[in-house]
Amino acid sequence: MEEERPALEPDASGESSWAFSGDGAAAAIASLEDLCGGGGGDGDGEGEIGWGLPLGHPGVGEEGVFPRLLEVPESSSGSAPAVAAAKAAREERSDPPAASGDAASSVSSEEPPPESDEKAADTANKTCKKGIKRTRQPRFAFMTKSEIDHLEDGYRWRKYGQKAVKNSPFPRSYYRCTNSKCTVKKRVERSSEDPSIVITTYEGQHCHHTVSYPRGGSHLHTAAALAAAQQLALSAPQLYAPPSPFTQSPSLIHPQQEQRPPSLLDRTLALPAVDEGLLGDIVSPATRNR
DNA sequence: CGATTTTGACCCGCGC
DNA sequence: GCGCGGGTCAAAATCG
Repeated sequence: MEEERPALEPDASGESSWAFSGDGAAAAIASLEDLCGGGGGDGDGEGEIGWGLPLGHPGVGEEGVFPRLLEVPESSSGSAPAVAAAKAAREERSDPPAASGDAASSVSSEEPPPESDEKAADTANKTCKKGIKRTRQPRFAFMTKSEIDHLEDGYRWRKYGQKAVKNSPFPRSYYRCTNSKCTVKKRVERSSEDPSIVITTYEGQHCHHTVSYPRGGSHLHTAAALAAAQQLALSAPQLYAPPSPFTQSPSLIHPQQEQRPPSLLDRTLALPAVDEGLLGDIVSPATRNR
């Protein structure tokens, strides 16, 4: 039963940021900073990434969980643009035009990042330089306390790569949705600070329904989460919330659905669109501030 | 037999 | 210009 329902309310300043109300917000952010060791990266603290995550420890109680959601410029600095470009080149080359074009275009077409025009233009330039139009799809990161790396989320994934990352002793795994028409990808990595934490970053939107719901009586939860996620994807494409990795703890963020706030039951945390990579690219709000 | 995973190599952009 | 790091590909291996 979802009982933890932190009040989620849009930032009064506008539509560019969302935050959970509550005293714990600060603590949550602090947790993030602590968790991430002050933001990894060799100095790419430029990334305009804002997110908070209240992980705390297992026994801290779920009420201590209240994700902070911030809209993130589609193209911030860092390696993301570069990677995106590279990715674009490859995908363009290997993916069936129908498939990639179908899903990708639908997303990119409605994803004109109003903010960060320069950077967007920069990125666009780089990609267009090769005659490839490619916009990065919204990303959403989850931090989950789990022993399992690859969490069930109702979709089928195929692993296509694994790479050791600089800031973490744990390798990062790359997964792609097995649906040929679906271009959604996800990266899974363990936190270097807390090995028990799995960071999953989803990229893109599923253009299909789940292959099968996870077993157990949690169907409704997951189904609801998926449905909500779909809604979210439609209403707020830039804040796409993927289905929860945990069957019994669908956690998604939907700023406009106050009656269905993120129910962070387990220890799954929804993070705002992480434009950069995973841990190494996490930048705490404090860092962003400077 | 088909699907998935593993793993090394390759490509690309960025920072120095 | 060079080196580094991230992301992806593709062939081989493994599994159901």
